[in-house]
Amino acid sequence: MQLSKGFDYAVRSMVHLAMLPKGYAAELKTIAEAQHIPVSYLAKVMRNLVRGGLVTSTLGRDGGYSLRRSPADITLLQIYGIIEGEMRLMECMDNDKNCFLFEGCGQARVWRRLRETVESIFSETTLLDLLPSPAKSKLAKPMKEKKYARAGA
Amino acid sequence: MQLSKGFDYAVRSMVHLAMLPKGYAAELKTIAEAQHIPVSYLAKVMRNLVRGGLVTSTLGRDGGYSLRRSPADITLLQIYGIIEGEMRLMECMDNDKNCFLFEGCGQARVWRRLRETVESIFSETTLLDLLPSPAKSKLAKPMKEKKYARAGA
DNA sequence: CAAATGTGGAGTCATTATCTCCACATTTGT
DNA sequence: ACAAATGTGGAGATAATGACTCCACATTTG
Repeated sequence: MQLSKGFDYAVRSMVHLAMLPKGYAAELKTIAEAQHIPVSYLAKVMRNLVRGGLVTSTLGRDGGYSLRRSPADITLLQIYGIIEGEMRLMECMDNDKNCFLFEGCGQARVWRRLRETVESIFSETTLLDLLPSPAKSKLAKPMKEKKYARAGA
Repeated sequence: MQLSKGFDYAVRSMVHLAMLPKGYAAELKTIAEAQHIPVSYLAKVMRNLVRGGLVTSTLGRDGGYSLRRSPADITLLQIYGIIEGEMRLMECMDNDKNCFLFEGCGQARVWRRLRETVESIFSETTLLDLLPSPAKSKLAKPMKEKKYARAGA
């Protein structure tokens, strides 16, 4: 019962991006340093987020990552789905894999309820909810990052 | 985000014990076979449950395991605690391990809420809630197991 | 064309979950 | 007393997967 680092990294990076001023992008290296994430591993995570449609990447000089949608429109569940796939709390709960008890299993109910509850929390939580409280955070001010070459012009 | 087999095995074994008639015990081998659990691994799991105080073991001929308390008084959270220890959804949430963000972390709130929610479900769910629905289950009838040598006499 | 970025994916390393084994302690029936 | 049947303890092997690295390559911009 533990969330993976990959998911943690993804969430923190998305929050990082959410704090950029409109039209700015953050480089891989910058995110990795700011968030204390191994850069080569983060590269892989970011690729997935790009593929998953949550993040845009820009190549070449002054490239980097930025959110594709507004922070209020990105939920933890979406991030989770991209990084981990379908949530499966118990091996036996796979759709294609039936446990030997079939109908008589009294536990399935509970695992299902648990999954639904977790998914519900994840789907209710957006990046906006995850921004650090401005008063306390060192990261409260929008970060200075490179602006899009195009977007800014 | 996945529950371990050890926990699954523990729960299933406890449910197995919960279905025994009063005063009966189930042997390691019997539980392992009925629940499709590797016997040598289950041995370790059961030891923990005994140590944890949820299960009694009887040695020697006609020995075995039985619940120490009524099924209605045993919760998933107790089992979880014995098998897994404190619930920790995120590495950074360890009490002694502070993340570099300290106060400014907007995520901690959510992970905390998530943990509390899960723990709440676990603490509300007792073995009684996990018994298979009698109509559907092959295991509905109390299982035939060896009776205590003492209790029966 | 060169420099700066991200991309792809194979492959390594580390950690942990899962499982095995065996000598031993305890109890009971004979 | 002793043999058989049980659980106990802990070391340790194995398997699975999570975490991470590397490098050649594609794309963009000055």
